[in-house]
Amino acid sequence: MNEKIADFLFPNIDKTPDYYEKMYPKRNLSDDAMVTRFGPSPTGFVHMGSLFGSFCDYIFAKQSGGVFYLRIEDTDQKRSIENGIDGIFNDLDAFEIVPDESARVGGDYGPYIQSERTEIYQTYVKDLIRRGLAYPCFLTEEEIKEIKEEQEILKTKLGIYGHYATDRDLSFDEIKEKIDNGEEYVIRLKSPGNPDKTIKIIDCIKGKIKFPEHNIDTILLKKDGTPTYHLAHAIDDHLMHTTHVIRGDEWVSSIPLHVQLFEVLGFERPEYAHTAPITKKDNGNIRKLSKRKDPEAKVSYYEEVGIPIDAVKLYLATILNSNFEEWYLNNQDKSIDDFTFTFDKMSVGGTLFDLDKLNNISKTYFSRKKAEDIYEETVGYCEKFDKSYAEVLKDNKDLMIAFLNIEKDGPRPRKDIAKYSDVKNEFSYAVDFMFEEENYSKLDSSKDYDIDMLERYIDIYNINDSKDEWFNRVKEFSINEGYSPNVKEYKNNPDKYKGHVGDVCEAIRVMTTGRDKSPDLYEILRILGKDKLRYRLELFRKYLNK
RNA sequence: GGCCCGUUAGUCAAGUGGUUAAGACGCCACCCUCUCAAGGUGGAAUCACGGAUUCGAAUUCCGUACGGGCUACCA
Repeated sequence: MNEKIADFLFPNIDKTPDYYEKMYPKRNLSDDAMVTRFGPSPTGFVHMGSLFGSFCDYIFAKQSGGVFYLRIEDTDQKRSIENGIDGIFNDLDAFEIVPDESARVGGDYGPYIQSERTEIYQTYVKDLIRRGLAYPCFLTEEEIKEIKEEQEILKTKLGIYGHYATDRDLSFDEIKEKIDNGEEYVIRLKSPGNPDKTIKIIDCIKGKIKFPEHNIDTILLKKDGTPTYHLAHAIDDHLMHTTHVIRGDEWVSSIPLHVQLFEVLGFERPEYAHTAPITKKDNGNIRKLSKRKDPEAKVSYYEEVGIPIDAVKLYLATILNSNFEEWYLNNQDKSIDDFTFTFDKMSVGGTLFDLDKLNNISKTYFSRKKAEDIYEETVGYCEKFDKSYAEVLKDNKDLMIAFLNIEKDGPRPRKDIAKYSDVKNEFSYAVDFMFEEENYSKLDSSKDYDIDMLERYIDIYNINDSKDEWFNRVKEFSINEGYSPNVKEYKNNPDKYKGHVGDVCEAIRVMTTGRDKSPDLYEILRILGKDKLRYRLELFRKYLNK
C-alpha cells in the first residue's frame, strides 16, 4: 500500500537511497579532521554574521586538516536574486575564505547547489513514504490557518500533529482521487516522537540542551517538490559527510526535528555548534545586526570605507575565541593561522558589535605595516573608491612614502591611521596643490602668528641638522626671539617671555602643515625642504593678511 | 501563549566551591614631550534579583525579572 502511494507520487524517481549512499562514500580523512560547510542563500551579499560563521567553518576545517565546502541553499526561489551566487563568492574571496569544494571548483560530493539536488531529496522522501514515515498532506493554507487559530485559543502547541494531522493515514484511493481532482499537496513527516519524553544533546558551544521530543508533522517537500531547509540539511550533511554543523543559534529550536530526521532516515548525526549572533544596540534594544538598517552588517562596507580585510579578520578572531586577543597581544609576530581555536572559548550569548574595538585593531594593524605597503594598499583602495586621489598618490609616490614613514621606526610606531581613506585627510598637506586648496581651513582662525619671525626661522633652518641639532637650533632661535627655551621655565616666569619654544614650534607647524597637530615636525621639515618652506610661508602670509 | 537559550564594569570578556573578581577597547588623571598619535603609571566602573545547599557561592539547585531565539509550503 505505501509502496503503491510512493510509486504513484514519484513515478519518475527510479533510484533508491542506496544508490546515493554508494555514490558518496565516506571521506578519506583522519578521525579528528572536521568537515564543515557554509550554506548561504543567494541573497546577493554576505551578512557580517554569515561571514563570521564561514570564518568559523574555514578555521576549524583548516586547523584540523579537514574540508570546508560551500553549499548554496537556494531551495526558496523568493530569496534568490540574480547573480546572488557571485556576490557570495566575491565576499568570501575578499576575506580569503576559500572553500575546498563548491559550485565553482567542484568536488566529489556535488552538486553544491541545492536546487540541482531535487532528485536526491525526492529519492529519500519516496523511501520514507514507502516505509510509512512520510505522507502527502492536502491541507490548504486556509485550513492550516484555522487550525492555528483554534490552537491559539486553546493555548496548545501550534502545528500539525495528533488529531490535527488529518491526512496521516489516507488510503491510496483517497490520495489518488484528490490528486486527480487537482488538489495540491505537500509531503509531511509522520513524526514518531512523544513530547512527554525528552531528548538531550550536547552542543559544541552551548553544552547540554534538553528538549521534549519532536512530534510535529513538519513539511519535508513543499508543493513544488522542493525540500524545506530541514530535509535538505539532513540529507546534504549526511551525504556530504559534514562532521560539524556550525550555524547561527536561531536553529537551536529545530534541533529536536533534526535529530528525529537523522533517526528516521537512518543517518549518523553530525555534531552541532550553534553560534551566538552579532548584535547591535538600537535605542536601548539589542537586536541582530541587520543588512537593511546597519551598513556595517554588509561585508562590502569594510572594503568601501577602507578598513583592511585583515583587520576585520583580526576582530572576528577576537570575538571567535575569547582568549585570542591576549594571545595576539603577546605574539605580535604571529598570525591568525598560528592560533588554535576551540569551541569552548566561544561566546554563548550574543556579542555586541564594537566599532571602537575594530578601529583600535585596525590602527594597530596599520602601525605594524611598512610605509611602502601602506602606500601600495592605499593606492589599491583609491583606485576603486577615490580615483583622483589614486592619481595624486601615484604622482607623489616617494613623497607619500616618506610621510607615511614618519615615526615608523622604533618600538612605538604612530597609530593615527585606521582606514585607507584616512591617508588623504591625515596627509593632505603633503602634496602642494592639496595644501593650497586646503588653505589653512583646518585652523582655528582666532589665533595670530608672527609671520616675520617665521621668515627669520626659515633663514636659519638647516636641512642637514640631526634631530638634536635641529631642536637645539630651534631653542636658540626661541631665545633670540624672546621665547623661553622650555615650557617649565616659561611657566615659572610667564611675564619674562613672549611664550615658549612650543609656541615657536606651533607657528612653524601651522605654517607648514596648516594644522596645529601633526607627526614629528623635524621629519616634516626635512621632507619638504627649504624652498617649499619659503613657498608655504608666502601662502601663510596671504592667508593671515586677508 | 508554548518551547529553548542567556544575564560578570559603557563594550568584549577570564573565571568550573575559598582569587585583592584577570585582561582588552573606551573613559579620566598624571608622566614623557615641540603638538597630536603612541607609550608609561595610576584611577573610576562589574557578578540582575530572591531563596536554598554549604564552614564558605560569580561558580551548584529552585524561583523571579530582564534580554534573545524559535513557534512558515524562509533559510
